[in-house]
Parts: sequence; structure tokens; C-alpha cells
Amino acid sequence: MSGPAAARAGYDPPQRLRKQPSWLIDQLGRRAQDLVNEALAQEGVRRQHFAVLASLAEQGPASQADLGRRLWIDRSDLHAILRRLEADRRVARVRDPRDRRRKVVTLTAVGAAALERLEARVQSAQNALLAPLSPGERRELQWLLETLLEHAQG
Amino acid sequence: MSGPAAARAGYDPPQRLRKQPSWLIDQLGRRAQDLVNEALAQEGVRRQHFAVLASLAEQGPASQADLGRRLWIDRSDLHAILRRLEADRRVARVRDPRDRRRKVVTLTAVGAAALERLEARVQSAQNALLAPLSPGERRELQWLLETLLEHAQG
DNA sequence: CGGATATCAGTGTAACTGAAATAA
DNA sequence: CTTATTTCAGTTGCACTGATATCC
Repeated sequence: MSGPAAARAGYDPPQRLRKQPSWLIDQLGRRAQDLVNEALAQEGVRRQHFAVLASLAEQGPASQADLGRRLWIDRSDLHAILRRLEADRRVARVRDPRDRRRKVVTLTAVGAAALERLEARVQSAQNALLAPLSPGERRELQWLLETLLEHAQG
Repeated sequence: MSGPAAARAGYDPPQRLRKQPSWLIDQLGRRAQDLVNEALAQEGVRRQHFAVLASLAEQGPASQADLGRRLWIDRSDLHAILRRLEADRRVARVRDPRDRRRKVVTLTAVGAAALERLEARVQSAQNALLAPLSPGERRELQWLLETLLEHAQG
């Protein structure tokens, strides 16, 4: 314990940091990812695995390269992620007969079932994170973040 | 280029991710840190170095262990950070005569001057990040983030 | 040939762990 | 003897680079 972000004795960052939006976002991001990772760990996956399963379910099968572009995951990291998901029978990789360079990745029934369980867990994590906010404040936050992100990545 | 977060062809994460507050915060955090790191790199430092300088300026000298507790930086990482700052004469480390285990870290004049330049650069980065928001929206965001963070690590 | 794909080996960084030497 | 501090060596997760074999 006391690992990621438990309240720690003497923790008291200067106002110069506490007032910076970038610092607040970064700190909160760590907490949020801890929560999500904790939720996903109960199914033995990390958030990249979740992202892959979600993309396949929502956007359909894809080659590894296309999947990487959709999710912005490096080809090299994606390789390890898919090897793991395939070992657990959550995705299947088959060579595309029309373009034998490609391996088409598809979601299996096992993967779809896992995704459903994961989504429920991730949803609880979101609720835990947003607990102090009213429904209206949550919508406001969502809008602000989406606006900033859209601007930040062009 | 195209390194951290340039608009990339085919980038299109699923709605399941796009709608998650934790995902939005995490993505935005990456962008924010890229901006800040870019600003700090012009003085040859990273954000941990900035945090140390800011803490010393605002909260006064401290032993390495206390500094680590204030900023929540691991003792081991802090060692490397301070070695670097000391080499650049931005901090001084002297053994505490009252407790010869400790090394008291103080900000030098060089360090204070560097901090002033860094703060200006970091401030520009914040403005770039928040560009699409009105003053009222910025205050709202600030409040929402502070509320969430306080709750998350309370 | 050029260009794309999947794979493998390796780099850089951040966050952390374990253990040593020194001193309270 | 126990605890705290500084230091060093090593680990893990993550994002990324370079190179290779294969195929269009």
C-alpha cells in the first residue's frame, strides 16, 4: 500500500504547482488511471487491452496497423498487447487472404464477454472519480475537457 | 516530429473511450505535459526540476527526504534531480550540522533567476493549453479539477 | 523497385524497490 | 537495536526507434 496515491505524510506541494491547470490535470490523470487500472486488473488486463477490445467491438475488425492508427498505439506495443489478448482467446488474428501481409484482428465471443465485464468495472471507476460532482457539473467538465482536447490535438 | 501528439492519419478512438472522463483527462494530461516540457526544455530542465525549484522558493530549504515528501517525488529520483540541479549551481546541498544524516537543500541566486524565467515559460504553456476557454470557463475548470483532486487523494 | 506489414531487439524516461553506509 | 537519511543498483510499465523478412 501507500503505493500510487494514498495520502502521504508531509505531502504539500507549493501553490505555484497547485494552481497550474497542467499540474492539476496531470495529478488527476494519475489518480484516474490508478482507479481504472485497478478496475481492469481484476480481469488481468491493462487499459491498452481494454482500448483494443472496445475498438474492435465498436469499429469492427482491423489489421494490426489500422488498429494502431485508430488508437494511436505504437505498432511494437500493439504486437505485445495482441499476443496477450490472443493467448487469452479474447481476439483472433488471421492472415488476410487478399493481402497476405496483414493479420486481421477480430473480437471473439470470449473477448466480447470480457469487454462487457470490463465496461461495468470501468464505469464504476468513473463514478468514483466524479463522485463529488453534480450531474450538471459532470456535463460541464465533460464539455470543458472535450473542448480543450480537441484544441490541443488540432 | 509526429512524435507526441501531432494529428495522425486514421486516428479515431471509439466513443467508449472518447466519452470517459478518465480517458479525456489522461489524454489532455499528456498534451499538457508535452507543452510544459517543451517550455522547460529551453532551460534544459524537466518538470521535476521545476517543482523542486518552486518548492524551495516558496516553502524554503529542506532536507532531501522532506523535499521528497512535499512534492511526492521518490527519494531515488530526487537524488538524480538534485545532482543535476547542483551541477548547474541552481541549488546547494550542505550537510546539516545538527543532524549529520541530512543534506539541506537551498535555492541559489542562479536557481532563483532560472525559476523566474521558467515560470514565465510555464505560464505561456498554460495559456496555450487554455486558449479555447473564456476567463469564466477557466475558473470553472480550475474549480472542478481542484474539487476532484481533493476528493481523489483526500 | 518503392511502400506497407508484422515482428523483434533495443532505447529513454518515469516511478518505484531493495539494499547498503552512515548517523540519530 | 531500531529508525531515518542519503545513495546506488536494479525493475517495471510505457512510448518509441531501428532493423528485418515478407508481401503488395
